[in-house]
Amino acid sequence: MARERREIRRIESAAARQVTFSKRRRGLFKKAEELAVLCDADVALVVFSATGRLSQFASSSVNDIVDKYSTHSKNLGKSHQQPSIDLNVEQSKYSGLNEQLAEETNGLRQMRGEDLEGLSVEELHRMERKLEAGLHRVISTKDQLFMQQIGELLQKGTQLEDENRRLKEQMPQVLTGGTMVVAAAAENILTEDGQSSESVMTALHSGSSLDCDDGSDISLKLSLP
Amino acid sequence: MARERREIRRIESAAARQVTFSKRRRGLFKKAEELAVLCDADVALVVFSATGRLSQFASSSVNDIVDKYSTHSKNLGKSHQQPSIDLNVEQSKYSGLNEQLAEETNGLRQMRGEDLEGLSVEELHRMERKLEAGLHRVISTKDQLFMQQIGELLQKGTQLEDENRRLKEQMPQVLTGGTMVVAAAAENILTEDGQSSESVMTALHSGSSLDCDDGSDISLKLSLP
DNA sequence: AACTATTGATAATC
DNA sequence: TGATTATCAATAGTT
Repeated sequence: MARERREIRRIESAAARQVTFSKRRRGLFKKAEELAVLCDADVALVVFSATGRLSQFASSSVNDIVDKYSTHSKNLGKSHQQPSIDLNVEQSKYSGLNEQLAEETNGLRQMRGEDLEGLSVEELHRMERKLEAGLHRVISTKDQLFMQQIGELLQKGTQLEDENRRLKEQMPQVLTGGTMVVAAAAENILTEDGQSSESVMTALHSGSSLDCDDGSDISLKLSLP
Repeated sequence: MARERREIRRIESAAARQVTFSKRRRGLFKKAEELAVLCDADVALVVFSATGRLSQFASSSVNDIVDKYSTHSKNLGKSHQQPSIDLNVEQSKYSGLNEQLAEETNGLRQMRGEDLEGLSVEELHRMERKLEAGLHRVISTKDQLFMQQIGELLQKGTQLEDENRRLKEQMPQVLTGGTMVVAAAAENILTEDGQSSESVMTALHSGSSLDCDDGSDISLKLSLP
């Protein structure tokens, strides 16, 4: 959009790439915020530069988002308008993955929209197993989307919390007040200078694996605080 | 940017808001992809509409991103140019949190850039605990960024997995071969039509809370594969 | 970084 | 919802 049209392909010159990156990133963040304000939407935007630097924008606090959708979730129990385990994901047309993913997830479609109320724990476990199998097919696709993966991790965490609580209830003698704690801290340190290039993803994944991409035998469960 | 300039404030008319949302979202995703391609950057964009619908874009697969930054992480041990636990976060100027966060994290600065090589596991644990304390200060700020929170959830999930395994080891009589499996699958089903309005966040949070927003007494630990 | 000629995005309208 | 078009905004190239 300027003196001359620029082809949308990787800019070879590192200097020019950096300049364009700065300009366009600014514009992208501005538009992200405008969309959030104008349309009352929640927008989250994360950009890793080629050098590993991270920029991010979120239109509202995480707490607000969590509260909003937690409330929304509660209402689902009463009205059956939405299946409990359905997920409405609209792919950007730019991802170019619609066809591929539609094919991958074809076998999972039949499970959508089923009424899960009244199912026994065993039945749910069985269904979970089936869904997990489908999940692994989906997430093994090379071009799985970033945020989609993040969402899955969040779910796994929720399920693990639940299982842990159940396990604790089943053996109160072993774990009376056991606290488990995490090294979650370092990644949230913010720097203004931006000289270091350690990335969020690096920190988040160092030392452990959630087996997000293949047939891991991780098990999960759901528990409430 | 058209017939008339529009003020950047919430559009009152729901119809007009929806129209603008569609148009601007398209443009935002396009620009996100252009930035990714032109500048070789990883871009992740998530938009929740006011009605709870989700749109998302990611320039590369999660696996690619994880691989990229895992590799990057390994290199840190050899060259000391970047501190292992530093995180370079550049706030969008729209977040307006730079000052606040700079203040919040001031006490954490001293930990940056320290050479972590040769530290014992116990020392690392202690350091993690300190960093965790700092983390909780930072994440308690109202406008904590979305992706940052997602990262924390990922860590928590890892730790919960650890706890889960430990619990199972401690009570083999209760859970002999019990596989617990996760219901994490459903969320990765993609729909092309976009008619259902169940949102990702709803599904992700239904039935539990991960205590993302405050001084929860969740504890963490570090384990290496 | 600042400056413009352009292109590209989009608000109003149909 | 999609198409059109008059404008405004973003930005490519230049300084």
